[in-house]
Amino acid sequence: MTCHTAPVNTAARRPARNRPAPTLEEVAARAGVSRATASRVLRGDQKVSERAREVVLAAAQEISYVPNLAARTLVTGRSESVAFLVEESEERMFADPFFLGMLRSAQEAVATAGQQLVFTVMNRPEDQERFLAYAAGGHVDGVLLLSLHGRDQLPQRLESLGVPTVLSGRPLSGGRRLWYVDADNVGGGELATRHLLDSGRAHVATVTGPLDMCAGQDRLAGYRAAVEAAGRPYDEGLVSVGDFTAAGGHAATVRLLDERPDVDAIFAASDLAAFGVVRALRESGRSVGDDVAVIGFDDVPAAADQQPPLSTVKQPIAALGTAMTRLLLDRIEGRPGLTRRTILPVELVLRETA
Amino acid sequence: MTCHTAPVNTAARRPARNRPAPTLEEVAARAGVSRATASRVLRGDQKVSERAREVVLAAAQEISYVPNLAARTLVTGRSESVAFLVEESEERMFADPFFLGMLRSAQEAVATAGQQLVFTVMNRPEDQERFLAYAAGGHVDGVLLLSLHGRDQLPQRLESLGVPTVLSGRPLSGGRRLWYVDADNVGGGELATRHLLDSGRAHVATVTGPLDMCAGQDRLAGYRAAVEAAGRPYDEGLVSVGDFTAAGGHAATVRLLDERPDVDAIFAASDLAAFGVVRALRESGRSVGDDVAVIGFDDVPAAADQQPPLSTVKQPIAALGTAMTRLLLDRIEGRPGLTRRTILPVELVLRETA
DNA sequence: CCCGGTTGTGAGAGCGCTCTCACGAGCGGT
DNA sequence: ACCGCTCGTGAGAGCGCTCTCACAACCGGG
Repeated sequence: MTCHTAPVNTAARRPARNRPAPTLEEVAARAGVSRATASRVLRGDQKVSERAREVVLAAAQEISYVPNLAARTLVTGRSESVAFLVEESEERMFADPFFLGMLRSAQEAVATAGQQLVFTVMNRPEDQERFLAYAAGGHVDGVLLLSLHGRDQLPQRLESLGVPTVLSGRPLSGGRRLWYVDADNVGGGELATRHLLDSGRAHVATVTGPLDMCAGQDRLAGYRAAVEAAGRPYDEGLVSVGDFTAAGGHAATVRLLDERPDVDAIFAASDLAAFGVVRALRESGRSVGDDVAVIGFDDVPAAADQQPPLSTVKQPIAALGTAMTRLLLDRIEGRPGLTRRTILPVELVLRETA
Repeated sequence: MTCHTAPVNTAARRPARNRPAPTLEEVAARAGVSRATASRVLRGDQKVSERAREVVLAAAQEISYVPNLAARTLVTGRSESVAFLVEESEERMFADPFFLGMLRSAQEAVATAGQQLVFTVMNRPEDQERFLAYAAGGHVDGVLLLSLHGRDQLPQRLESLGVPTVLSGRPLSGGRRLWYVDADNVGGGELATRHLLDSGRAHVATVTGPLDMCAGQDRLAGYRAAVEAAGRPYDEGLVSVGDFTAAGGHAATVRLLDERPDVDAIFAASDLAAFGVVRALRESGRSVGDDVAVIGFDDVPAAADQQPPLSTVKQPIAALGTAMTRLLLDRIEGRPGLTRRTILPVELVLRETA
């Protein structure tokens, strides 16, 4: 025990455990006004006299009054908090800087708006019902949903229960009715592939993301578009399916190299995948950048720290998180004139691998 | 637009926006029972006939009834959710694998208990009042508090408002009354330092953590204890103050090397700091492991991936997060026989830097 | 046939707050 | 003196749920 011992507790106002919390009623009584007036003061309502304001504030202070949020939520229908839901395993969520970046910017944006973030990661499908009950139960005013796979109907179900939902990434299904914020995945895929093509690479392959996600599909579509725009045939043998993870990128590359040892450039659909690609390339004795050029996608912080530094398509992660949060908050407030889809531009960051 | 277009929305039960959500009253009416009975069924209460159960469940299903959580919270006084609060900047929170690991295990433990996690990171002190109002307002049943600095009275204030709080790390003040879960920091510091001493190092220095945190103080205390146990004088010139970050560790090492170029071993109070130490050592032309041995603290995942792999004191991060969450949940439930402090053991992991 | 005991159910009283509405006080213009 | 204002205030009705309590229905044992 090296720490100094505690000074006397400064503010043991309500020492007794389980003493019932003071209510607005008590504040009002103490201040000699009605509950209504006390409420008005505490909420910062305009129509109160200066005298009432002072006396109520003093009374509230004296008894350490804190308004009961459940009661307030019950009547107003607003909880002043939103959910941040990632449909991945904890493992993946915490290993992926993209999710972490989104969580960070969402948390910042929500806090700036004076609200709270309820953070949930859902691995098992049976959790979905529980989450649905939670969200529709009014403990959050809306949902930020990340990593939607396949034809999952969760966003539709949330919306139909009256819970505003904003997705990160265009959904595979229901895109017309749902709200989402996304990066220009097709454009990014094109950008990266075109660069590889233009720098004289003969066999430009791609390690894709999961194809049950739009981001995976779109980046592949961008790759294809660039290949065809260059007047080359789209060769399925140069497409190896990964899953956005390093392990997936590694495995996909091993398979690819096995079939097509002549590959001299790889566009990986995520930085994490690119890390796996680089490792597999090295293990096969190829030099990264020289023998085989590599471009990733995302521009996670670790990309710049790699040896050699990874060239990549920079996704505006913070802007994406902020935009989705703002959009959700605006929807909750009922702001008019909002658009369902927001696409943010990406840019090519050339470092040493391409 | 490469994605397939949406199939018809499967379950557009409640299409109209802002249609008032169905209430228990409606379920009861539809089922031909009282609100009380409907409530019993929906909560899974024992005392209901099979017939009542069926009919209520069917009615609820038909109208997509979801219980209003605010109303439930108002009467039960339980929100079934806890807050996870980190008193750091977003920058630090998201750069530190320790916090991320704690968040992950807390989220897992909370989800396992069927509850929700409200995630907050507080940079500015003025946020404290807002958080206090939020927590004491009953939107969470308790608080998990990380990275308490100095004599911050937040935990005391939370407790005095009736909000059970569990800290990660022993608080500098108020330790007798507060609840916390911690790793054996003193023991870990001793372990690392003794190993350095025993392997024949002549000038064993330490790069500390912030000394306004118990973890920083305790690891330093462990260092000192080991030095003195070895019969050597405690030399303040070998102590350089850092702050648990890589930048801090780097700066502290530069200062240290400047004063004491003869140093041949460094115990860094965190892995992040150790990364900074290693970089500074390299920049000074020294070889890590040979010229200067280094041991970190935490065993974050990146430690094993370093070149060379970092020796470190392994802190059971997941166990720490789980333990703190369980403790909080048990306190909320009012389980008897709980102890205020839990200290988890650490272990020395020798890799290549020492 | 009556009685204490169980069992399922419903009536009704809140939980602590917000919000609508009506009202009295104070004002200046006719 | 009257009217029509605005302005601050209080009474009271809920928000949707849980929980206590009383009660009716039914049980088997004396």
